[in-house]
Amino acid sequence: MSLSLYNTATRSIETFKAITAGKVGIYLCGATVQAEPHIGHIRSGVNFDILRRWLIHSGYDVCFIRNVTDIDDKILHKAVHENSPWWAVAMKYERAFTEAYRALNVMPPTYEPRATGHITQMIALIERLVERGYAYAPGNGDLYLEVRKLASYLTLSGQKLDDLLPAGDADESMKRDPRDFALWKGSKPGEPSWPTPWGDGRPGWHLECSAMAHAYLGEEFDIHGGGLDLIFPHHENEIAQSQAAGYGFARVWMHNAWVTASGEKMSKSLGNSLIVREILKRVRGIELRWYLGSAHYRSMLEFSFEALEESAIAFRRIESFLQRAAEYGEVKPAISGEFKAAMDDDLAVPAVLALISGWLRAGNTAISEANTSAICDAASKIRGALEVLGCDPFDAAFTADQASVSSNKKEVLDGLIAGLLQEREEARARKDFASADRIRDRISSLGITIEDTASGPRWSIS
RNA sequence: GGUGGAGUGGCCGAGAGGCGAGGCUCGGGACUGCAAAUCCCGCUACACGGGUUCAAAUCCCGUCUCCACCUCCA
Repeated sequence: MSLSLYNTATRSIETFKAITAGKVGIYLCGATVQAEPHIGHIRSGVNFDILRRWLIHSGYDVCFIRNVTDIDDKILHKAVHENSPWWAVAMKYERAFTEAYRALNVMPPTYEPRATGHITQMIALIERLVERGYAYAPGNGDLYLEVRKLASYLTLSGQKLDDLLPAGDADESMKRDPRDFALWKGSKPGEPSWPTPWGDGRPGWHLECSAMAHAYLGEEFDIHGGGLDLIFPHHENEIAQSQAAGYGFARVWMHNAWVTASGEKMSKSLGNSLIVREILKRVRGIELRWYLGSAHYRSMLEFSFEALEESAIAFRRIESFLQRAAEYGEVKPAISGEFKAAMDDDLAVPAVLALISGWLRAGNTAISEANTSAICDAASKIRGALEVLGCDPFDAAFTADQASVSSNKKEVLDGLIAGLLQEREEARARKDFASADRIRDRISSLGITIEDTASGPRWSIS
C-alpha cells in the first residue's frame, strides 16, 4: 500500500506519486507576519509538519519551503498603529512565529524565503506575464493580471468568474475586468517601494508565493499546502500567475481546516487567550501539539480549554507509560504495519490515536506482568508513532528544557525523597499507617506524587 | 445571489452500505492497609421526513440548523 492524499484540486483522494522518484517538493504558505501567532496558524504548521515527517519516514527526500510574507497591507497598517517601522513589525512577529514553531517541535523548513528578499524574482515573473500578454500596466503604477484570459481560472475553488464580486484591491476604473487582481501596486507616499520598469511600487499579496515556489521548487512541484481559507483568492491567484507564465505549478493541493471557537472560525472571535504564547502558559508545547494534531487535518477542530486539558491528560498517560517502559530496557521506535496503513490513508491521525490506545493498554498490562518483551514491543510502536506525530517525549526538542535542571540537583532531590520513602516503607512494614500516610501527605504537599507499585514506590513531580 | 463544508451518545472525536473506532466523564468490579496508577465490565449514538436495498450513520430526494469563502485570513 502506498500513500494517498486528498487533493483539493480534484476533490478526491489520490495515490501520491512524486514527480521525481524519491523526492518531494512542498510549498507551504506560511505566515503574513503582522500579529502574534494564534493556535489556528500553528495548527497549519503542525499538520504539514506531520505530513513532512511521514514523507521522510516513507523514504522521501523532502524539500520543504515555507515562506514568510513580510510586506503586505496589514503590516503597513500595523506599523502605523504600533508607531514603528514596517520592517521592525515584520521581524518582531516573524520571531514570534519562529518561537511558536520551535515550542511545538515543528521542523524548520528546508528554506524559509521572505517576500522582500525576492523582489527580483517577482519582477521577472511580471515581465514574463506582460510578455505573454496576461498582465497589463494601465498607467497608474499598478499591474494587473487579466483573469478572463485564463480558461482554468477558479478551478480550485469551483467558482464561476461572473458570480464573483469585484476585487476591491485597487482602482476599479483602471482594470479591464473588475475581477482582475493586482500583481504589483504603485507606490504611495510614505510606503516602502522598489524600482521596476513600470515605476516604483510594492508587491501585491499573491505574487510572492508564485515567485518563490518557482525559485526553489521549479516550474512544477509536488504539493502546495495552506489553510482552507487560502483556496480563494490566494491559491487561485497563485495558480493564475504561474500558469499564465507557462508553469505547471503544484500537482497536489492540500488544505488544513481551521480551529473554531464556539463553532466559529477563530479569527472572527479573536481572543488574546488563543495566542500560542498564552496557551503555552497552561500546557506544555508537546501537549498543545498533541491536541492540535489529534483531529484529522481536514476536520474543524473545536477549541475549548476543557478539551485541551483533557487531551493533555491523555498524553501524560502515554508519556507515563513510556517512562516506566524505559526502566525495563531499550525501546527503539518502530513503525507498525497498522500505523503505516493509517498514515498512508490521507494521514488518518485519529485512527492512529485508537491504535496507540490499544498499545498503551497492552503495555500497561505487560508492566503489571513484568513481561519485558511485551513492554518493549508496545513502547516501540508507541514511540514510532509519536516520532512521526512530532510528539516523542524523548525528542531532544522537548527534553532540552528539562535538562536545564542540572542533574546534580535531580540527584539531591532523588536522595531526599528516597530517604523519606524508605521511612514510609518501614512504617508500612510495621503497619503504622498513620505515620506512613503522614510522610506521603508531606511529600505530596510539595507537589510530588507517590505511587506504590509491585517493585516498590515510585515518585514523580505532578 | 454564487461556491464549499458540517450536524454522531454527557463531552471530545473517527468512520462513509453489513459484524457498533478510540478517548474522556459517569456507574460497577479487580488490585491496594488506604490512596495513586493500572486492568476488566457497563452506558448502544449518528439533525428531521421520505425513498432505494436482504441490509442505511453511510446511497438518493426533500427539509431544518450551523459554519466558511466570494480579494485581510492558517
